[in-house]
Amino acid sequence: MGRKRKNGEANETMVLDETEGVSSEELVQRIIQAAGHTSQSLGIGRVTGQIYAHVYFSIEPQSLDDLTKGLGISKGSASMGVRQLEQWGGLEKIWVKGDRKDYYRSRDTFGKIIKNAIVDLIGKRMEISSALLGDVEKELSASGKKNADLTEEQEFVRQKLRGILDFQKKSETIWDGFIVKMLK
Amino acid sequence: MGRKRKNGEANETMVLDETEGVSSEELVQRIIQAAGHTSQSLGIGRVTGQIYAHVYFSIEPQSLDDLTKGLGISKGSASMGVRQLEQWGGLEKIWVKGDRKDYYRSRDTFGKIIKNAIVDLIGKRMEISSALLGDVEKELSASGKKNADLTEEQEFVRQKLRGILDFQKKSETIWDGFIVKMLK
DNA sequence: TGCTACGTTCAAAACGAATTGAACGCTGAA
DNA sequence: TTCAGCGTTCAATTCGTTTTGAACGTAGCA
Repeated sequence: MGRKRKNGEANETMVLDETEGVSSEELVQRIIQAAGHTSQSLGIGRVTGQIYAHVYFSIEPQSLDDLTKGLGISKGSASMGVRQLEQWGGLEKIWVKGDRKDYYRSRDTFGKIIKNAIVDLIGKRMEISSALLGDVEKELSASGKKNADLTEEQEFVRQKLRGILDFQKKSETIWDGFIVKMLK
Repeated sequence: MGRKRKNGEANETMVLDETEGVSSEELVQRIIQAAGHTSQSLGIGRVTGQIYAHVYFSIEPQSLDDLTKGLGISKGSASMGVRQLEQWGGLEKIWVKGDRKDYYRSRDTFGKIIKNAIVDLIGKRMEISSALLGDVEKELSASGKKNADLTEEQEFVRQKLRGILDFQKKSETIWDGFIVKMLK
């Protein structure tokens, strides 16, 4: 790797030298990029994954400053990302006495972290949809009692709704199972 | 949320009159909104869910024109949404002889539809991340053979990487199980 | 007390994804 | 053949989300 060595900068090209091995520093840089890509495509945001990967592959606990320098992100982004990851149990804060900075180290209970993130993000979103359908279900049963005989259209809607509601119940069961397995 | 207001469709507030029933038309409109919300929060896009819901609750097969009018979306959006839903098996095209329009009716195999959508969207995204990690794994084992003794840092990275790769394998298994269940 | 180094906040900017709609090609009818 | 009506495309635009960075509050220290 007769490449530039200095600060972990200039990792844009990602060109691999097939004949030679890759330094672990380069490897880590690539994984950080990959983590950013992954977290972004999961709707969590790019920096979140990058921050976690950076800390995960750092022997020493990392400060906000280390993150802004190491990842080239702003102090604001670092602050927010770190807090989110802390809430999900991905990072834990380390107090170093005599040092006013906050330091973070990673926790490697991936399952729990992801479960927390999923519940936090997807779960909240699903709840809203669920609630909306729940309202509809109430309307449905209420109108069912009032009108013994429905128009053809009403009956059609009724039947279609039933189909959705049934599927929703089934989905929730599967989803819960998924979460449980992830947690283990 | 702030959406384009068409002709006095005053269904924005979603306030329910507790004492009276709700017309099935209103109910359907609300479900269409909910479907849009759901599909959007799943990263599929708002119109996709709206289109499917609209067709699902229509007795007659629906044309692109019906969709643009009924949902207040552009012809382009309708065309693209319909095609995507067709690919996922959510809609099927109906030929009406003597009519040059394409008509669509919904299929109600929710599980299959969602499975196709998930595989198409999430799967593709995961593949990229997987591939990146796969590359890394290769590098890892390659460098492992060359250097019998590693620096402390290299060994650290190595160990951390192993943790991720293990988790990845486990995740894939769970994920596959999830897909299978959804399909049933 | 004033000073410095830190983390947090949030309005604004940058960014990217969704949506539009005019232009286009195609097809069937006349 | 031309024409009208249809679906498709994609550059431009709109819209929502993410990121920035200056301003701010706070805590430790002399």
